Amino acid sequence: MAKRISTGRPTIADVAARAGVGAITVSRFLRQPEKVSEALGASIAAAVRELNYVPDLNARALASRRTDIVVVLVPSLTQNIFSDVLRGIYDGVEDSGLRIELNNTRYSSAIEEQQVHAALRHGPAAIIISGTEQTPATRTMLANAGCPVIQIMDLCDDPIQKVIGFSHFRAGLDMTQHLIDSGYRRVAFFSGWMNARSKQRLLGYRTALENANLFDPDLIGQMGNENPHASRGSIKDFHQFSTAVMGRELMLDMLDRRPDVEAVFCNNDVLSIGALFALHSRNVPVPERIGIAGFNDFDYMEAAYPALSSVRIHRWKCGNEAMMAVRHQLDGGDVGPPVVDLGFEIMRRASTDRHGTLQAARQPEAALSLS
Amino acid sequence: MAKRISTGRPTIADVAARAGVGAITVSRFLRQPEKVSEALGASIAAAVRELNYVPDLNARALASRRTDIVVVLVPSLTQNIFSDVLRGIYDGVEDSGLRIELNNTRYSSAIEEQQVHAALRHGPAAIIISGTEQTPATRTMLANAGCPVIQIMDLCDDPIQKVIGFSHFRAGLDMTQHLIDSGYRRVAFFSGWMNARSKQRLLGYRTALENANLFDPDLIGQMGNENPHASRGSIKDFHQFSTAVMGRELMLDMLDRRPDVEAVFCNNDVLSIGALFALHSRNVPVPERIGIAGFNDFDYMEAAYPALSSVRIHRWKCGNEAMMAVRHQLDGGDVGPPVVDLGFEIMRRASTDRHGTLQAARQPEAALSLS
DNA sequence: CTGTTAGCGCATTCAG
DNA sequence: CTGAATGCGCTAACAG
Repeated sequence: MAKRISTGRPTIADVAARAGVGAITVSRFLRQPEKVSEALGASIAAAVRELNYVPDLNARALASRRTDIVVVLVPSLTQNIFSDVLRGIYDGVEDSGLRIELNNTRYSSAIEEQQVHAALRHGPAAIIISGTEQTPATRTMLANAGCPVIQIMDLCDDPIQKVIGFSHFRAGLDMTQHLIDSGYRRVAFFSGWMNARSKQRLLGYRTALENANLFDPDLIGQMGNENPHASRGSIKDFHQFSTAVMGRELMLDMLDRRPDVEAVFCNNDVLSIGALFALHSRNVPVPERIGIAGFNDFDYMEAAYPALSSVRIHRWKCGNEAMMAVRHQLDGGDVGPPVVDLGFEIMRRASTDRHGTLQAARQPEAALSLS
Repeated sequence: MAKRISTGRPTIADVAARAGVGAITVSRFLRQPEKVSEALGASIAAAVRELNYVPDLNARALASRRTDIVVVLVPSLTQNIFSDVLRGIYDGVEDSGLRIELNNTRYSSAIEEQQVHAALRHGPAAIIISGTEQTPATRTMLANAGCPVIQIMDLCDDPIQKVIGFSHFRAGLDMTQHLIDSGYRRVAFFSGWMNARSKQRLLGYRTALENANLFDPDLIGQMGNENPHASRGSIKDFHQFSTAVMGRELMLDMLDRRPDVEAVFCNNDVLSIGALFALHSRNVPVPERIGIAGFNDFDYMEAAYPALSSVRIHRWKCGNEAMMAVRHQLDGGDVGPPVVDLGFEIMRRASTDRHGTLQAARQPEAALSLS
């Protein structure tokens, strides 16, 4: 006869026996205390405490066909990119009893599809997925997941359930327009490898310049054709250029090739830092001779000299709102608006202030706080 | 009579029936194919394919009392800090069937304890935890977890099972010694809020200077007393100083207060970037007048102008080795050496090259690759 | 509001 | 190498 080794830990039956009630009442009390009378609730609570009872999550998952795991899929774990989004998610998950299973899709739809498939095997409580470019198969799986699904960090017209993000096209367009408005004519665009959202920003850049009759494809500088996130291993182990070095090299290259360049819109902040250092090394005045703008608005942009303009996007808020939407739905709330546009802000700083419109380099607000 | 709604998905019994074998044989074949004869294996594989069978992870977890979840605990999700470690872990987990539950301890032992307790409820496959400063209760839980437990990013004499990392004390000591060796006498130390490992680095700094009879407590600059990771919400929402701004302000302050300062060892790279920009804004020559060094060696350090010296630590490798150790043990391997010292490297660059010993600012290796 | 009954789908145990 | 029986610990479903 097959007798098994039990955990040793008390089970719900032990608690029920001790409290003199049925097991299901204990189960109910633990999940929805309001559905149990106060008297029984009290004795159950006492029994739980005395036995130091902790429910087994796997048994619960098997019986209920649901876990308390929120599956999160992000395209990259590289420095900076999604860490603020994750902070927003984690700040939102606390005291909810939910756990987070984090997946790295490496900007690959195929890997993403496989991870969604795998994740569905344990009945996740919810899914938060970056971008809106899922494969049809992934979309189908997500649509049938039977749990809240939130897409983040982009916008689209037909979200699976709900999308929370902003328009990369508009962001690229608005920053480029800011550069034009600041008096720069020959505006370059620097990028490393481009993902779907980067391409939207490039399109915005191009559109703004075309509208002003200033577009010049020769001013687009790019390094890296392959998805660097696909390769495993320390970046330094792969003899790749780092992003900052790319920014420097792209800038030095552009200075040699197109000395008439007037401004550079970098697809991310790190590129812009590299570009700034390149200009320092050549003693090129910023912003008078060349203006620089980045994308993301990490905190060091403001501390740079001169302070660097950038597009501030609401990374933390995006992650946090996604988590809040998940919790709202898990608590029985409705999905709410299917498309939530968080917008963005063009942060105008000294690096694009060609005509000295702004205050002196060291602004008081920067010295006091980052409000 | 209580009939329940089944998943609809095929179960192991369906596969067994179709293949004409017992359910347990299917189960065995799926986990340890070598224990099943080729003939049966083939027909099981066929049945699995035909039915599109996917094992239910929750049922497996309940029956086996183990999941395939590796619990990872890191103190921070802030930009840069632990993202490379996470990349190492994720690069190591692929094709293993393991999933990762990521927890953010916010540099709080209390939160960490609670998270370990919660994580243990589902029988994790393994646990990777940052640091060696767990509470006694946490240590006890981990010691009894019944799964591999790896501590990372620090060293100690009595790991719970195994620790993989490096000595923060030695790293602080060696970089400070490099500054002394480079001819700097009045060496300052800049930091934001300090965690346990930062304090070890400070101790190394102090020890090196004391050994050279150069220690001056007045040269220690610090901003921020409270753990910034404890506060939820976007940093900018909290009107805190950003790290880069801190570096700038600490530097400007030090220039005013101690104009005789000769070098600054920053507790992290972002501080050093802020400090560098502050010196640029005051036209202070680096490295001739003041030398700067950081800690971590992120890629932008090399792209800075002048290139910034730093302590390169093996973040990716640390995460990756931890994951590899987990897999090795899960495959039946032994724990191996309880203490694995990954070391670190002092990256000497232009920012601390007081006497022009190194090459010109733009080094060929930097322009070609990051080897 | 509470209890009884009957599984959830798999892996353990022991015997062949 | 294979299989039958027996839970793992909890909760859905229905009835009281």
